[in-house]
Amino acid sequence: MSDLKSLANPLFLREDELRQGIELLFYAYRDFTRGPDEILARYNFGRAHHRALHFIGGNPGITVADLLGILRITKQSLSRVLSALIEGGFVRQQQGTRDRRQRQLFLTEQGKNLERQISTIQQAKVAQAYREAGAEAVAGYRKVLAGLIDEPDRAAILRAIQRR
Amino acid sequence: MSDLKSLANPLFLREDELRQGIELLFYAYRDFTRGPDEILARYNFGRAHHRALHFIGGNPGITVADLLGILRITKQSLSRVLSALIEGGFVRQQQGTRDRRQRQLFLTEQGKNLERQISTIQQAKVAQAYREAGAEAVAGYRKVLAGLIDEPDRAAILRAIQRR
DNA sequence: AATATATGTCAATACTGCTGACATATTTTT
DNA sequence: AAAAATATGTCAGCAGTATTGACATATATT
Repeated sequence: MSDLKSLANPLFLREDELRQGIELLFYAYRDFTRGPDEILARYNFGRAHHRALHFIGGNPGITVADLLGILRITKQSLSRVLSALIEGGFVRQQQGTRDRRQRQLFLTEQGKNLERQISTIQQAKVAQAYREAGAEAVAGYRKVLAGLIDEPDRAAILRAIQRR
Repeated sequence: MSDLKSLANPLFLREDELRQGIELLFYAYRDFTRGPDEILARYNFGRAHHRALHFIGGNPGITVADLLGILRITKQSLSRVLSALIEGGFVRQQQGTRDRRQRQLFLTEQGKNLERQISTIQQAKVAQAYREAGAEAVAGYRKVLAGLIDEPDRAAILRAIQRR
């Protein structure tokens, strides 16, 4: 029966298969964010704080506007998160050198510590999954996920990600 | 330089590569949920409603407890969402036949319509990504995502997903 | 000098999630 | 039959994340 279905559409585009692909993404995301959530709760932080920490950590000196573009939330939503991180001493701002209207964002030492603590957990999880799946599967994983990113910024994101 | 790094760790376990894997998941999830969000907003529903619709649609007659297990939220959180869906005529409950304490959940015709409307968008997105990436990449995508699902229910989820 | 841009902030609102407590119906165990 | 466990529902209260719209300030560009 599975054979029949596969023959009917060898490109994995049957509704069942697509549903599987959707659900796998849901489950993986659900569990992937669990570890960090627990650590963040100690500081009364949530996922939004984590995302800010992550992207500031990965892009020291990023401007508020660029961070908003990555997170795709409103200025007001980020504002609260950023204020909390700054007040807690995890992030610091610095007036832009080229454009003094900008506020460039950096992690403090404390911020780096927290970010590292969280990312270590996630990296361990990904490393484990990568190891089990093998290099070829990893390439496929990246290819499909990249395809799920909306144009027009897919190209920019891939460039940014691979620049490192 | 990339050559050097790759040689140093042929298993793609360098921190940079792990970060890429993490960020791809973030971006893909971010964009993947955008389409549905727009439709749901028309009904004053959010992602939680969508998830309930999705899993009730895929598992007609599912019990509240089983749905809670999938979504990993509390009874009270689901309660609000479920009440709204029932009140809006998208979901109906039915006393369990084997165990009459249970409330089995089903989509109404209206619920099926909404669910189909949303899932069509997501399936189109996944189908597009699958097509671009190719069958081999799809296998890798699934393998890695499956590896990101926490034990002990990874096996159960894979079984449930592939049973269809 | 006028306009545009980058950022910040205020108020109001809504969705999603949590904990803890308590209630009811039903099933299982003793 | 009585006691215990289970499945579900509900109440009150709280917190995190996100929204829109309006307005303010500093700086840069035209």
